[in-house]
Amino acid sequence: MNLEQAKRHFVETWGRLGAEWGINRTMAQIHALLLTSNEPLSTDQIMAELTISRGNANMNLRALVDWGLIVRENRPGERKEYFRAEKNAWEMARIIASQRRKRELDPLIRSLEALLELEDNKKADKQEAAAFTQLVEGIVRVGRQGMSALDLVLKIDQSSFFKPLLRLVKR
Amino acid sequence: MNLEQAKRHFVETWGRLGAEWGINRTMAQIHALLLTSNEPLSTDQIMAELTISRGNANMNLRALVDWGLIVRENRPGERKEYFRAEKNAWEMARIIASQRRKRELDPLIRSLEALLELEDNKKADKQEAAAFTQLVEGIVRVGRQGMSALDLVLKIDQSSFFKPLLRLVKR
DNA sequence: TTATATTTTTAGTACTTACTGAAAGTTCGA
DNA sequence: TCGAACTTTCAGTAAGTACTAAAAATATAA
Repeated sequence: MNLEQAKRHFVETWGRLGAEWGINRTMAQIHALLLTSNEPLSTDQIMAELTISRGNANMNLRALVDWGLIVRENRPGERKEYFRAEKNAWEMARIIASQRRKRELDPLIRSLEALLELEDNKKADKQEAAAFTQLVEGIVRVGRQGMSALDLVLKIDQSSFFKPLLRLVKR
Repeated sequence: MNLEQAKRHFVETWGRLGAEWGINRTMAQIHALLLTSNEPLSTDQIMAELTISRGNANMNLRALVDWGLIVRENRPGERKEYFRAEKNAWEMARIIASQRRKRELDPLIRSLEALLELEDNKKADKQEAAAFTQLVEGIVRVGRQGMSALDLVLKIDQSSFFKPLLRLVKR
């Protein structure tokens, strides 16, 4: 496999991954394309490379900027906007994790917590209500700890203090 | 909010979450319904509760059994099959995490690793190829460590040895 | 066995989401 | 301040996914 093929393959793989995890395919592909490119690319170059429309490119580029995964870049004397991707894998992971958490996990947990405030007045319900509360509490707890763990992992690579911990986990 | 409302709300929330993370809505809703139910439910009860068709119910119930999130149950003298959900939140998380990892993360990483075997013969490509390799290696490394970390987290609640670690991360 | 209760499969349809093409809007140099 | 270069928005459409209804298959009690 040569470099060009490998890059194409990467774009495809990354796109598929995105789709599987609820990020749209094109957004992931644009991201992959920018990841594999040495220089920043313009909207037109991206459109050509992935054969997508201007509108589509624009939408997804904006979303990526929004997420903080890519940045706009301007060249002196040119109006066209170029885009460049953050290429450090850990930084990427951190961004993606924290964005998804902010957008999806936090609201979920808040929503579940609201459920815990049910009035279990009726005596008949008592036992059933207890079971339900226990279920929801369990899920909230797992959610919280999962998030904490995520934070930990994302710190490990940076921090030499946490690094030794990794040994404990390596299979 | 009374218990019934809370349960309905839970089913809806869980469904939404599923959709956001690439699991189909109905499957998540059926799961939620079984989670909130004290007794096992039959296909017909599930159909009625969620107003979905038999085919849909059947398909998604099978998928849930396949994942190991629910189990079939038979009552003596009855042909109807009943379903019961695993209700321990940690166990659920463990199952979901390991299934998704097996189905999606593992193949991804294998696919990316294949990319690392590119023939960087052309001298012109040398530097570019190195950059690309570095990118992919980084991603693979993050993927691996992420998975290890997941394993760790899922052990924490069970193991009193790991428990103190969590304090280090709490916001 | 056979009749019947139940589950499974599937072809077609409905729903949802993503994408296009074109029009409208914006920015900036001349 | 005008017009070219470029970006953004959006209504309509296409593609993808999930769902239904009904037929086929299977299992069990009699």
